[in-house]
Amino acid sequence: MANQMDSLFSALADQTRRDVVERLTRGEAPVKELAAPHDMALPSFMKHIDRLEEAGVVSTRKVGRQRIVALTPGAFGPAETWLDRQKQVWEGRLDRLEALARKIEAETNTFPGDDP
Amino acid sequence: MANQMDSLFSALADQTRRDVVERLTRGEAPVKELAAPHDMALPSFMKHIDRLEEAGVVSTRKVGRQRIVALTPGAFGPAETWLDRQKQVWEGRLDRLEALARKIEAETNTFPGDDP
DNA sequence: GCAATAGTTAGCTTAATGGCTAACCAAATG
DNA sequence: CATTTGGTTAGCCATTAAGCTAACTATTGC
Repeated sequence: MANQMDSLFSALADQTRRDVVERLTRGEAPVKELAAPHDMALPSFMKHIDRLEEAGVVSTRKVGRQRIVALTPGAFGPAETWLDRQKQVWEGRLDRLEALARKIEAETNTFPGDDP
Repeated sequence: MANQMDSLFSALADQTRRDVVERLTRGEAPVKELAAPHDMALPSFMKHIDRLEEAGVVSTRKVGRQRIVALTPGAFGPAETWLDRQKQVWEGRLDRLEALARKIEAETNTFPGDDP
């Protein structure tokens, strides 16, 4: 994956991984527990954890024979920022269009060339 | 791609496609113009447009021999909503933890069993 | 009407994804 | 100490993604 944002968005582009994230917002948990609701072999499931970790969404530490997985605070920041910026530019453009529309409206309600 | 959110997030998990989105926030454009900054064969580029369209991020219409591409208003809604909800639950949990911490703090500042 | 332009269709290649099994290792438990 | 438990490693498979070229179609402009 080229850049950070690619791996962040693509980490979230999978139901299994989003489920894991949702579970983790309610507190960290070992892999086995996270895997339980997903009908999937452990090695397959671990790949999802790996992808979340590589994307920085999650961090893990080993405690005894368990691997504890926890959400990384602020991990979604870049994604949210990007989405917000798009909305901002988009809405800025709509505002300008609206202003223009109002101006044209005003002008058509008078004779053309009323205010030279 | 299974569900809607999968294809939405994965549509954004690519620099080329995010570039297209950013360009489109400043107004619709024909495919050729969108493709110009990207060193890529047209058919390859068109696949990106197709993916954006399938994800509902973009809509297209044919005008003469051109295909005009425009951003779909509110297309990011589901993604933003999901991200917001995670933050909300996450922060709610932090709040409860903080409250708990304060309570413990208060209790350790008195004799245990002071208020039975 | 002929040439250039803007896509489109078809078919190919390479690499990444998402899943599996089998076999292994290390910590915990009876 | 033997067994179970929780991961881990290795290797395989099918599908999808992301790129390409070549050849075709439909509009537009001279």
